Amino acid sequence: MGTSRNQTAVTLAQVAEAAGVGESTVSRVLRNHGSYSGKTRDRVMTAVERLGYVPNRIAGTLASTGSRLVAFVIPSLSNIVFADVLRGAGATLEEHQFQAVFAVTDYDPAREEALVASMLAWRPAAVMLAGYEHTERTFKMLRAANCRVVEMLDVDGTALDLAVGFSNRAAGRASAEFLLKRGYRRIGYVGHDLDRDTRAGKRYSSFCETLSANGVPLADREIYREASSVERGRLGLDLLLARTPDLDAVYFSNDDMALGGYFHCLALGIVIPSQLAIFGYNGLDLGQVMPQALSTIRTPRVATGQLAAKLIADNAPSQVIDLGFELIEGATA
Amino acid sequence: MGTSRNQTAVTLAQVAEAAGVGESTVSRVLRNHGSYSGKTRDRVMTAVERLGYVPNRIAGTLASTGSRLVAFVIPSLSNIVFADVLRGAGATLEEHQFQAVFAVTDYDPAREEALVASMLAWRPAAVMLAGYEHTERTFKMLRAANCRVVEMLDVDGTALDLAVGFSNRAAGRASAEFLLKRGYRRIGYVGHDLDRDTRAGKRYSSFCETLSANGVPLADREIYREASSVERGRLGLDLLLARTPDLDAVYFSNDDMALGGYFHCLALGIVIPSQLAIFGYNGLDLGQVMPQALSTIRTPRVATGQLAAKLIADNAPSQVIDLGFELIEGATA
DNA sequence: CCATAAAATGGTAGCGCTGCCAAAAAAACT
DNA sequence: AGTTTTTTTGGCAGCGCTACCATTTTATGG
Repeated sequence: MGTSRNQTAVTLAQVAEAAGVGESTVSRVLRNHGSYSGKTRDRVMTAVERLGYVPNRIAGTLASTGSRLVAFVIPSLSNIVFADVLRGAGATLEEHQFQAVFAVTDYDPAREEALVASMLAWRPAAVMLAGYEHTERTFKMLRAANCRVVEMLDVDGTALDLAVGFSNRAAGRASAEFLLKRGYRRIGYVGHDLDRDTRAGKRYSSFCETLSANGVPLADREIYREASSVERGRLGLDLLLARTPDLDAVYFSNDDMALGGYFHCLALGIVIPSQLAIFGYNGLDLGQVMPQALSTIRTPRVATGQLAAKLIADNAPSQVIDLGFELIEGATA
Repeated sequence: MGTSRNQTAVTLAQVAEAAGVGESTVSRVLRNHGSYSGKTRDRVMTAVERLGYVPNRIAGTLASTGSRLVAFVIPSLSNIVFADVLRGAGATLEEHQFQAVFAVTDYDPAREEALVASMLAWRPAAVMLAGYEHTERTFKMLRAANCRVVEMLDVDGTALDLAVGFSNRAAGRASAEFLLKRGYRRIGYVGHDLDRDTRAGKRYSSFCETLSANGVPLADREIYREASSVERGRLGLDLLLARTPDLDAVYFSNDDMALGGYFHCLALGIVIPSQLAIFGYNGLDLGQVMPQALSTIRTPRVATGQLAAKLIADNAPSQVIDLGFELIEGATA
């Protein structure tokens, strides 16, 4: 044992005693709730300072009705998307004295289910999830729980309570329409695990449908059953081109994958976009710093987090908010 | 209000009543602690299932002595470094039934202080921080608190309790020695806010000292007072080269910045490494997928998180663990 | 079959705080 | 000075659970 553990922490009762006032008075002063005189406040604060009192929020939450915890159950932390959402939510939650708790599902619905159960044990004020796809038991728990639910980053489906995001289907369609408009006709796809990342799956199917509807079916595709990464993007494009060399454009499941594809082209001297066009998804800053700005779709990730937090703070009524997205006509497609 | 809120949740007492056993029996069964018969367990579990009981961990934590919360107070979520650390810690903590809570400081010591105070109110089992540099009051609170403290990602200094990481000074030195060994003599630096990111500051000063000690002082530098980013790296190199065109190598504060520099060279046709060498820090996967693998230092970020969590789970005695790092002799320097 | 050990169970006092209510003190009117 | 109103204050019952102890039940042994 390194430092001084196992000492019993200072309690509110001790502060009350030291200040010569009642417990409820200390509680009122500390929460600035109810009325108390100036001299009482001073005495309490002096005692707090002197004893180094730190209120015990565990006890506070148990005693009062509502908790100030917000539970995030997100697919991944490596994916900058969720980091952005958390960042957006962070500031707003803090302002309203909420505390964020989180857990990572690795895109696994079963793990999500287990983690939601575990989170609900903390009686959070809200549970924030990614997307609409959850297990039956997850839905059941969430409905039974006495808390708000925000499903983020998607609006294609039926929300449980609140939802903030944008349409992945519309994004897939917009991407396809853009490539068609630019005249590409031999279009391929390089993606990652679609079963687990259902939002990427929605983009993909909508992308394909749009192509087909325009008489230009998807020429080929290369899909990894793993998480997305720059490396996977590069390998994926390599395999795809080996099989179907005459492609004139490739749609990637996201910007990371697209960057990998871009690197592959650079390494092999494939000229972009004349020999091969590249299109991504997310609109990361990184893509816009490339020698040729990446053509992609910019999604309001930080705004999603901010709004989600705001809705919880304001105890807004159930609703679905579509924040939209922006297509960036970069230089790679 | 969308869903069914404000219903009172099922309590342990209700489960006990429904199962026809005492409260303590239910508690024992649920925690698999103490002894109980098979038929009792079945009756309890049936009641739990039927009522949809979810244990209230707030109450549980208050009643028992030690909490199972681990508080992470980290500088940033956008920086993949911390995401990696959290990812590493996540699995281990979960195994041991710990729950992670986190807050982001944006590299601001004052915010760190406020957040540590706020975190301590949850009476966590441990507080995980980045580095050794904290405000006086932060140190004081941490010492007074009845919890473990892990300072991560640095070992150059005096630890409060536990520390897991690697030496940023040694990394700076190794980078300088590598560039010198390769024969570079006109070496520049492109970095970000060194006052706030003290670990980057340590690398920088150690890098400079090593150069000087070898009679090759730093030729020039370009330092932004903001967070690191690919874009800043690109702009930084642009400015640096405009001022000092004869540089033959540039040391970047991290891989993101270096990637920006790489993009800048690609865009301007600067040949790497013959015209200009580039060296980064972190060893992100991304850097190794570039057409030319980035020369950099790979840091054990995930391992840092894992070990930090393990030490907490095992209630290990105070100690400092240096996980070391690996210099990647890529193709850019 | 009784003594003794072991296993299973229930009762209940808190954990530290908040919310409610009643009481006391101060202020504002007659 | 005597009321009435308003502001401050303290007491105390929980919040839902766990830890401890006492008690009952079951198993073991001679």
